[in-house]
Amino acid sequence: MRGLGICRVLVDLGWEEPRSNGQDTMTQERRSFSARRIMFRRDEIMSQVPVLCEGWAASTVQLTNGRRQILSFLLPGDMITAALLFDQRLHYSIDAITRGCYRVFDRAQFREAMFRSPKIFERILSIYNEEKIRADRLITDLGRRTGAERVACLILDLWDRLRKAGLAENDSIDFPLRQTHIADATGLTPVYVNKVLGEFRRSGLVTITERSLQINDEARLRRMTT
Amino acid sequence: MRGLGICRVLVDLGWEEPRSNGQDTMTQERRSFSARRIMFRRDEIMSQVPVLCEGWAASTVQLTNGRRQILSFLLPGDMITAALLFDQRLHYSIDAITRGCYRVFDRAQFREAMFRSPKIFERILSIYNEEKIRADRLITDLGRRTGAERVACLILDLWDRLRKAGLAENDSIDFPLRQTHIADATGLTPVYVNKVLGEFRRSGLVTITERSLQINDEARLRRMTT
DNA sequence: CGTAAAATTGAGCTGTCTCAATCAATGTGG
DNA sequence: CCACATTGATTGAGACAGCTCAATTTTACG
Repeated sequence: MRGLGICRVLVDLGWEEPRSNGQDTMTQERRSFSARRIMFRRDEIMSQVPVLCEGWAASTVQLTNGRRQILSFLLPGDMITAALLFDQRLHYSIDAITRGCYRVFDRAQFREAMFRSPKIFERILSIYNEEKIRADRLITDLGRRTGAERVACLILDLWDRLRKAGLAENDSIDFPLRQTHIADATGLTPVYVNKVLGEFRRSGLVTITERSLQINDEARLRRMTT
Repeated sequence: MRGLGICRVLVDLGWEEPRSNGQDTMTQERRSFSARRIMFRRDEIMSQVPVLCEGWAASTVQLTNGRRQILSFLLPGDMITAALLFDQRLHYSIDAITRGCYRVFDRAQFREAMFRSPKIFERILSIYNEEKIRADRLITDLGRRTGAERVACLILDLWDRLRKAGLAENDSIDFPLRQTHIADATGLTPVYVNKVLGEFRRSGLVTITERSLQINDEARLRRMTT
């Protein structure tokens, strides 16, 4: 249970106890969402900043011809985006992947905390920096890597993030993504993703069951991403 | 000459007069760089924040197998990246495209200004937001657009940025990019970029001469990017 | 148990790449 | 001011990674 149901960001800010023991002043009500629902729409004006407590989501962009790109996956504990602290307009949609719940916090509240404490200021900005670094990495993945490499990068990225958040079992992680999600995140086709994953599985790299992913040969997988 | 030689960011901050009339207290010496030089290396620890005054540069990532990706182009007046205000480590290299010059400013000086004035704070963060928005757009370009579309997006993006910075002639812009740069920015091959540009030229979309680009049919070009 | 969503597989097809050669432009040293 | 060297642009032929279309099987779930 460790790590589930609490929002890492808020713990970092000291707004929530690691072992959440009930009501504290900052606790907002949880809003729940169901799988495959659009949570927020592109260009929506957000007066508050949502933070995921449980479940997975994705920031997505829809092109006119139906093509879809996933910009990033949002894991339990993630703020939708730190950009909302500085810009009210959401520049992409947020789509739920699983069901889950989130809380919302006042931008003003967040910002006040930032100005009050340099440590919180640094923390928030480093969260935003991480978003940017991950975006830059995705750019080079999409621009200069083959399909198989991209899928490997994605798996390892999720692996590392979940691990760091304490959301990984020993050698496997919760993995609710459909192959369509992987396709939209890697700029590939569901059919092709299926072939890549089939290769991975057949060569003993990973084991994917309905809702979990196990990495059998991390070294080899990582070698694909260098 | 308008707009050349002064750094937009600094004007925005009130650190430099729009019509630069000599020495003021904030003016640092200009450092010049020559074309095709690596200006800063990935993972370099930057104690200061460089701002481009003249010339073009690019933030680039090199993969081990020689593949290269350009994350963004830096135009006259651009800060290398606002991320340097919050994180000393540069996460990619900066390569000069043309020759030009830049100035450096103390991170501390910048940050102090941010804390002193909420307006400057907003301004800096909105610069960072723009970087992030452009990165997100590039992700969807690379993930979900054809080669021709990507090139069109790139041209229009540069066009719009130069225009906004007051660095465009009536209908043409200074365009020092080699086809290799376009290839590395769009995730394509120089050979293929050449073919795409050939198409564009032959169909009367754009006219490219040695160092300038002219858009002949903006509407059609923009239609490719929707 | 039936139905809808997701995964899998196969057969072509095409956008983009690789390789390679040629040509144009620019800069450099003598 | 010329000859050469270097960098970039152009073009063609063939190859292949990844796509489309379409059919089939598996899984989830009310």
